[in-house]
Amino acid sequence: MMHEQLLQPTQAPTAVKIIEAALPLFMKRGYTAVSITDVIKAAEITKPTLYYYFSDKEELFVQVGLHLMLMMGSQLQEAAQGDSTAERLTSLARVLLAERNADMRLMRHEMFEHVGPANRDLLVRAFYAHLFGPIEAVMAEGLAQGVLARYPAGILTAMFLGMSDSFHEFGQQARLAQWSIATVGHFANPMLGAETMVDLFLHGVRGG
Amino acid sequence: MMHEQLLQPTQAPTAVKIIEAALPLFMKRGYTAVSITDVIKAAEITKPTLYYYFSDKEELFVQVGLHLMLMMGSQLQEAAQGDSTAERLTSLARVLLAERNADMRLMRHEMFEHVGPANRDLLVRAFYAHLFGPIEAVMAEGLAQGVLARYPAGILTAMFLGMSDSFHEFGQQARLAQWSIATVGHFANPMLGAETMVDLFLHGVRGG
DNA sequence: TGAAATTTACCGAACGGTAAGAAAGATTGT
DNA sequence: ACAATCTTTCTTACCGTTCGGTAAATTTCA
Repeated sequence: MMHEQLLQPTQAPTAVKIIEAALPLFMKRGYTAVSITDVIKAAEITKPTLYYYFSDKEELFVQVGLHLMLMMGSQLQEAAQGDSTAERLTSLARVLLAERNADMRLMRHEMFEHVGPANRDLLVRAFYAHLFGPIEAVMAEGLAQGVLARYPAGILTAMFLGMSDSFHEFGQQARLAQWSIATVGHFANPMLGAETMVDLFLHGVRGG
Repeated sequence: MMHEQLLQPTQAPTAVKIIEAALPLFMKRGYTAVSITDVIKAAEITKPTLYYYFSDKEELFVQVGLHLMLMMGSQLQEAAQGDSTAERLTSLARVLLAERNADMRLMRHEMFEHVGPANRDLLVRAFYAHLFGPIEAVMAEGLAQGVLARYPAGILTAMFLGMSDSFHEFGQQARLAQWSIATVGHFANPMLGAETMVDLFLHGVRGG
């Protein structure tokens, strides 16, 4: 599509290689902890080659962020095609909880902390366009159909994203079972999957 | 109390000054982005003074982390004294959403990313002892009373912590209102307060 | 032969960390 | 009471390393 072509101009293969090598590094360790040297080693290039394609570290990070959001955005768009609202939410949750998409929270923090105003604005727009937007659209339709209720779509979306962050974080910590007083043996990964998350999101946890 | 004395040995005033100066820096910017020079400037001391009290940057960070957890832990213990489970949860949420306690998520990440195994273990123990534990105890009692249901206390606690992280993150972003398609004008800070969080936690968001 | 892509070799600045000793207050001998 | 001593606390000046970034030359390919 012409419009997407404009948003994501054709990138040189080497530039893509660099971005894809830098992505997991930035996602795992954050902006400052990843050095340019780390990136060029991972991408198997030399430093001036990196600076041939990116003006400085910040621009590299911005491009990595945009790349990530476009990737996740297309996955979310696809996941939003389900039949019922519940199905769509479960598919969305599966995308958000996928290994490759984890740690978005850290990326969001680094974007606000280490990126200048102009580029930050670019990233914020991309975040709402590709990540927040599709989810919010599902929420809005759920509200219109009466399947969801009580809060505006934006709040529901923020909630949903936050839940996926925590599900991922605690789901990966086997340590938790070790220290949790009441859940030893029950706290396995499967219980923190997409279905549980949507169930919790829809029905809450009150008894009676 | 004698026991607490053991857990938190008397610290030299200068050491406390350094820790309290470093705390907001680490919480806002993370481990790597904060330099020793930043800390000594904030604490108004010189570098060798810092290294007189802390063997290296990692030990400083660990002490800062323990300090934070003890602070939040005592606040959480107090908040857990409410009459009903709902009241207790609201008080806990208020503590977690308080300005001073925000960004725990980033601290948790940095603990796992930049701290060696031994110290990491220390921090993980402190996390479960002072933060996770008190909340989980409230959840366990809620389950016993039938006010909560359907999931073990550990999962409920992870959920609750994750919700507070996202409420804080999105609550602080006025930008969100700007880009949210359906909630312009509705997405003010008050709506992302402790009461809303507990309501959402207990009752979910399904319609009908 | 000329533009695009990539390299070797290097730069100043900032990083975490330290050696050596000056202040400062408490402790001691007389 | 008073100076000498000792221990705790804190400073000036510096170290080797790594950081982000670049000048200039070379390879690659059309």
